[in-house]
Amino acid sequence: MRIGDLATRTRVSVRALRYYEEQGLLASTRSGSGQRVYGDAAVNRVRLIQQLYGAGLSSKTIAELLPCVDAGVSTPESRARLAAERDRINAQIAELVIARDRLNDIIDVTSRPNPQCDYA
Amino acid sequence: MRIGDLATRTRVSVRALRYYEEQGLLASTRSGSGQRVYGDAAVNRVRLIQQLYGAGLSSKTIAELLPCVDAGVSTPESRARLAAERDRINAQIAELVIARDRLNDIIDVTSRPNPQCDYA
DNA sequence: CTAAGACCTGACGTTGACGTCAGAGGCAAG
DNA sequence: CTTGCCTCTGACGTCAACGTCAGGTCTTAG
Repeated sequence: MRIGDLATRTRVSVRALRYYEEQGLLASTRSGSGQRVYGDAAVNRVRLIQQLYGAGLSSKTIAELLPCVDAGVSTPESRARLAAERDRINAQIAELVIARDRLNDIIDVTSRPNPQCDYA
Repeated sequence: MRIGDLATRTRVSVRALRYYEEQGLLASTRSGSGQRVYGDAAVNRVRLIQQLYGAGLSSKTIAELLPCVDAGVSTPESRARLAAERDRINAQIAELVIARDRLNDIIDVTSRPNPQCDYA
């Protein structure tokens, strides 16, 4: 498939896909005239990239970790890196939970019809 | 207290504090010579701002919502806004959980000492 | 064959939350 | 009174993940 098709299927912009390639995250073969050609596996590849971006990983970090996924093996260093990112994500989840609860508190407090003003 | 003290107590940079004021998130009185002076409540204010930033809210959004917190009341619009942000945070938590599990899968798969290569 | 799209490679623009630097003034200690 | 640190106001720099535009090529439906 060509880049426009991949963009449609993944709902990722053409520019973003070219950017991913530029960052070494997404490979493509080229047609005779130089146009990018992708196999079906590219769809899942892009989804994975999006998930990792969504988790707050930088393109540089993703570029370092994707080879492990491709090869199916990890060095002790990359394993530590993966674990560190996972821990960071766990910490961020905890932070988000706190923020969400804080927001719910704010909603509750500011929604009370009759504040009564007992609490100054 | 002066800005440097507040920065130390909150572990937020002086520049960031001035930026918060610029964005209307953090008020300060001024000394005769024009230096910013903060009360103790500013510490918790900064913490709240940090939490909301951490949750992915923009300074503009925070600026719209803080008055509700201060006044202890919310209009229907701001309540909807708060609820929308909460939902967004919940969605992001879900996304992060997926990404974390994905990362754990990658760690597991790439850590297997003997892949056996059964699965091509 | 031709016109409309899709695609190509640069390359500059954008946005948010600050970092950093310049130049000048304030404040407490000795 | 001076030295050293803190603070002030601009104002430009940064960084990532793209958006967008220019100018040219490719492909394909009709």
